[in-house]
Amino acid sequence: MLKEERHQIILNEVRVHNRILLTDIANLLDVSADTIRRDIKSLDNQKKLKKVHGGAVSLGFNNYNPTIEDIYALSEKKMIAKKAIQLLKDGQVILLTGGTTNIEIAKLIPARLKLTCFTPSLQVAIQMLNKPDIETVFIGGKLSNNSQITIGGNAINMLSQIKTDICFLGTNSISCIDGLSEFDWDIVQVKRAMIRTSSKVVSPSISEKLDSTQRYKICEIEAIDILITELEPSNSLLKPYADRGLSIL
Amino acid sequence: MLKEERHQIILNEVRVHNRILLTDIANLLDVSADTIRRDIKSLDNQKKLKKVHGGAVSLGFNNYNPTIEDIYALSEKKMIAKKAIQLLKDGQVILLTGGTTNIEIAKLIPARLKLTCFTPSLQVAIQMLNKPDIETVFIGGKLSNNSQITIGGNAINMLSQIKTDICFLGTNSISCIDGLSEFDWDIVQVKRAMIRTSSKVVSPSISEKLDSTQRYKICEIEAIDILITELEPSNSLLKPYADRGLSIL
DNA sequence: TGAATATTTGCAATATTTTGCATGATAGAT
DNA sequence: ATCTATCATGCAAAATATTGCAAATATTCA
Repeated sequence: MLKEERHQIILNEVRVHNRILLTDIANLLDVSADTIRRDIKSLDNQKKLKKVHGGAVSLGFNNYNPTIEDIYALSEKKMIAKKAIQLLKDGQVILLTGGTTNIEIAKLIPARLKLTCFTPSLQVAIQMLNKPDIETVFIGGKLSNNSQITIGGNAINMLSQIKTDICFLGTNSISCIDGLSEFDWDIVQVKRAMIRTSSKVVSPSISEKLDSTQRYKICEIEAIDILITELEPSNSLLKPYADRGLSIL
Repeated sequence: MLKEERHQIILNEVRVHNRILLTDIANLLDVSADTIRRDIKSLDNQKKLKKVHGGAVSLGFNNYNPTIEDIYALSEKKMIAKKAIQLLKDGQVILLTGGTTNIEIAKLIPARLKLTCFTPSLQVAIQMLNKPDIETVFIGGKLSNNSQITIGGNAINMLSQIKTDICFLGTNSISCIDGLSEFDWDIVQVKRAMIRTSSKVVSPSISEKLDSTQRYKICEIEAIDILITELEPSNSLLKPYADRGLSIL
C-alpha cells in the first residue's frame, strides 16, 4: 500500500464522517497506529484535515470565520480585554454577555485556563470552541437577530439556576447618575438576570460609552464592582465612578 | 521492449488502477526496477502521472485541495438542501441538528418563510440570524467542542418540552440493518431526544454515508420518515430503504 | 556499410524514506 | 488527583531512491 493511497483513504473517511479515530483507520488499513499518526500529522500540515487527540476531524466542519474586521474602536476593546483577563483564575465560573468587547475578551482567554463559561452569545461561544480546557455552556432561548444573543424567559430561567463568580457585562451605556442602560427591553431583562447570578460584576466599556444613557435601565451604577476602560485608571473621566465605589482597571 | 511502449503500458495501468507499485510493473514488463523508476520519473516530468515513493499515482487521484471554506461534497449537500426546503411550509416549527448538510439547508431556507426553528448548532443559528421572519430558538446546554452543538441534560430537557413538526436529523452513518448511528455517545442522546419531539423525521444524507455504521446507535431505520440524498429517488442504492418504508426524495 | 556518437539499460554502492517498536511524556476521562 | 489511552521521539530494519558507471543498444553521418 502506497502512502499516497492511505492518505486518500483517510481523507475520504474524514470527509464522509467528519471525524475518525486513529485506531479505526489503523485497523481498516492494517498498518500500525504510528503510521496513521504520521499520515494524519502530514495531512494536517497540508491543511487537508485537522488532527485532534485520538484521530482527525474534517476542516470544513470546524471553521466558521467570523471575519468581522471592521469593529469600531477595536484597539481600545483589545486593551480592555487584556485588562479583563487578568481577573480570571483557574476553576472560576464566568459569565460573558455578548457585544464586540466581550468577543475580544473571549478571544484572549488563555486556552489552558480551566474555566466554566456561560454565555448567551453565539459569537462568544464560537470563540470558546477552540479552547479545550474551557467548558462552555450556552444559555439557550430565543435568539435576538440584532444582538446575536439569546433572550426571553427560557434564557432568564436558565440564568436563575446558576451561580457564577464573575460576570463580564457588556453594555450600551453607562452613567454615574443613571446606571447601566440599554435600548432593548428584552436584553435588559437578560442582563438583570445575569447581575443576579453573579458574585462580581465587571463592566468592560470603552470610554465613549461613559456618561451616556439609554431608554431602559439595567441597574444602578453601584451594582457594578469593576469598571474596565481603555483609559489609565487615574484618568479624570473615571473619578466619578471611583467615587461611587467602583474599582477601576 | 521499447521505452515508448513501456510508457504507454505504465500510463494505462495508472489510468485503470489509479496507482501502481514500481515492483509490480517491473515484474510485469520483465525489466529492472531501475528502468521503471526512470520511466516513472520521466512521465512525472511530463506531468502524466505523479511519482510517489514506491510507485506512482494518477494525477486526478490526488486533487483534493480544500480552501479553508471548502466543505466536502458541497454540491451534493446543496442538492440535498434544495430538496429539503421543499418540505417547509409557513408556520411550521422545525428542528435542525448540526452538521454541514444542515448548515446548507439553513442557508437555503427562504428568508421570508415564517418558521420557528429550534437548533442546538451554533453554525445553524448563525445562518438564521439573517432571516428576519424566522424565529430561532437555541437549545442551550453544554457545548461539545468537536461537534459544535449543545449536548447534555439541559439540552435534552429543553427538547423534551417542545413539539416540532419536522426534524432534519443529520447523521454520521445510516444503514438499513443498523439504522442511524453516531460516533459520540452524548450526541446520540441529543439526537434521540430530537426524534422523540418531532412528528416527522427527515434524514438528509449524502449517498456516501449510506450503508455505513458507527459505534453508537441512534435509532432503527424505521424511525426515519424521509430520506434525502443527492441521488435520483429511483437509484438502486436507495431501494432497500424504500423497501423499509422510507419516503425517498 | 561502418565508425562515431548518443541513448538506454542493468548493476553496485550509497543515501533516503518508510515503517514498526520501545520509551517516556501528555492529554482526557473518571 | 489518578489512570488509561494517546502522543512524540529516537532508533533500527526494510524498502525504495539516487548516483555513477560500464555494457548494450540505437542513431547518425560519412
